[in-house]
Amino acid sequence: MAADELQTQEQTESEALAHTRESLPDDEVLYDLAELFKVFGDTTRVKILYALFENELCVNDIALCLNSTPSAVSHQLRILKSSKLVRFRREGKTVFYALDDDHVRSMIALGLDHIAE
Amino acid sequence: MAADELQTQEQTESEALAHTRESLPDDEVLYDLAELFKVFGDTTRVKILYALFENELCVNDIALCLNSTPSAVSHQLRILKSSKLVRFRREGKTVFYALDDDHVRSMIALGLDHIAE
DNA sequence: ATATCAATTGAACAGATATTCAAATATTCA
DNA sequence: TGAATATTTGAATATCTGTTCAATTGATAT
Repeated sequence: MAADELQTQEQTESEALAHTRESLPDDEVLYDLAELFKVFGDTTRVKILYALFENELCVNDIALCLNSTPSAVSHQLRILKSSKLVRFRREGKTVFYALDDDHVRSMIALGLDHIAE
Repeated sequence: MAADELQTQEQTESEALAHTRESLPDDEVLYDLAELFKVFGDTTRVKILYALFENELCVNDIALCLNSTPSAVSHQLRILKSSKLVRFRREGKTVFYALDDDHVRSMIALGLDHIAE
């Protein structure tokens, strides 16, 4: 390969790269995005979200649904709360959790769509 | 609380629970779903996917985009390939990667939507 | 053939994370 | 106040996972 050809190819690559680099969101945004997906990326948490698809449920009932323990579920609910994926209301001794957002349903639907292919 | 009231409430809870349990997909599906989200749940992989939003890129250029190394990127590309999120074609010594699926774009768009609130 | 460049692979290490168990909080009721 | 029930919290542990570094494979050109 001649020297000028090499130079041409290098410049072309740089331009494509420069363009892509410009269109990338800030590191912070992509970090937050990965953090969000990480929340969905756990079997227990996905099961919790799915259990809340139609009805609100209390912690104990969620645990029964998943064959898990109230403690394990509560730990995961804390994470789901801090990501604003679920909300809760207290009724006496019982705390009911529900999906906070329709994004959750869309997200799960899209995911199921992909794995169904 | 009277004994009959207690019984009534327990029965009501059981029915709601039974209904929710019935509508839950198989454990295997929810496991696969979590696995898929797990793939999106890493900063490096999200950056790779975003870098491929508009153009296909070779491994080295992806690494340059992310300020990472070809090795680290290649490791993550292997995971993205096995989840059918990217496809590749070889051209001489170079391997170009591209998004395999519009689900990826929708998924990332939805995620960005949620964190933007 | 062999030198060179691009990408992949494997092993090892470091950091993150989900569950468990025990203890603590919160709320109601007697 | 004290007992009972629901949930939360903290610490410990065991597992998983991403990066690094070195070695290897694949492809081209001299």
